[in-house]
Amino acid sequence: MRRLSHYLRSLEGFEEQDGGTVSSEELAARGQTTAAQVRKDLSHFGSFGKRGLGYRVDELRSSLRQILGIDRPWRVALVGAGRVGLALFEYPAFRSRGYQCVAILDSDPDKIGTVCGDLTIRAPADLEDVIGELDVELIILALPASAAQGVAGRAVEAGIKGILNFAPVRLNVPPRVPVEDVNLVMELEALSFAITQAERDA
Amino acid sequence: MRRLSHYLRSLEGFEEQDGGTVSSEELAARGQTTAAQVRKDLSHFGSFGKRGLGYRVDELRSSLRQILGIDRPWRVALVGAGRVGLALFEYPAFRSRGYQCVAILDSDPDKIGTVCGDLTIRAPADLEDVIGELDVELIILALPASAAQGVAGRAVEAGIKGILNFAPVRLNVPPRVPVEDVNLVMELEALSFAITQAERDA
DNA sequence: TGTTGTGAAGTATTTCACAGCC
DNA sequence: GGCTGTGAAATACTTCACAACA
Repeated sequence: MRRLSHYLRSLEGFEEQDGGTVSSEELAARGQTTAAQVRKDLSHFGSFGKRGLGYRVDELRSSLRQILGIDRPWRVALVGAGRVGLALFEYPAFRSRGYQCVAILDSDPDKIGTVCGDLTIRAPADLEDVIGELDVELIILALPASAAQGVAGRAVEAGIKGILNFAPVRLNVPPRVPVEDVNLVMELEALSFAITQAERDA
Repeated sequence: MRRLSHYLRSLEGFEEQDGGTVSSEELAARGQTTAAQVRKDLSHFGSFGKRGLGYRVDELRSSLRQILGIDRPWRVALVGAGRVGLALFEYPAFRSRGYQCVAILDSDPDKIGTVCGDLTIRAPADLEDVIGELDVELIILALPASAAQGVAGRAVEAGIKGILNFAPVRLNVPPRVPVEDVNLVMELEALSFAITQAERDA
């Protein structure tokens, strides 16, 4: 459920007041939905609020973390050390949400062996070793479309649990392995579509 | 409609056969949906196929481009020359879909004045001038959350038509200006959620 | 014959509205 | 009194299934 992530992020604003509470109304205002939606979403996973009072901020936060599965660290490997992949490291929330990058792989011989942060970039051939030795659970595929399916297949075989895919291909993996696709051009197309549509109506 | 972008991308595979046709069935297979869904989606915008025959690839491609509003170039400004923003340039589809980056702005004094590709990085103070002089229609916000709302407001005031937002904040802009949010951490959370949920059921 | 375009049926999601509890 | 949790109503979306037609 994508909205749960929003709710968690919205709670950041309440960081100060520790024993504070928040109502579904307030949460909805920050999250582009309705109060009823917030309550339905949450009620699907349990009963986290107090009637007449609202939700205790700290309790709700830890409940959401648990539901989203980020109440424990996740070991991630980055395949493809281009700008997109490396951008994730810059992003403070990446680490603060419990995602630990434990390996970086790249096929560029100039990059292999060089140090990036506290990691040494390794060759794609090492994929299975890396996954096995470092207990990698998630991989981020930030490489050309042509190479993505091959790496994905090997990673699944090696026991990976999920894939964040930046390559513009539909990956063919068994259904037990969830894949999230990020396609930046598609986001831009959503914009031009919305604008064009609005102009058409006018 | 997000699926229309997928259909357009699926047509790439048919590039060779110029007078070729494609059926809703084939399109569905490549796009993770059903044939009925493809036909419904398309029928909402017109009648592009021939019964008994399917859709002519070249015709469908140009129809989809028109629907998505990418049958003409879009002038884009990048605000924030960090890795995320610059990554878009590397991405071949960005240009090939008709998005032209006509300006780059960044607040880092070390970057201002330096050349990036065929553009000179400018100061954020120039935002209004850049938008006015260069006919910028879309901006890509790839900067810290704290600065995003300010820039967004000024850009809207200066006549921008849409925003691709990488900053983890809900931008407050008038409803006529569409905003697409990209939040990479949220994508990872969708993964951990899916995995955790599956483990819980097992 | 083969495949579209589309009303009708079937699901899923969202909103309403209110009983139940703090 | 105020706000949650939740069935029921309303809305949106997807799938079915078939007439229309190249």
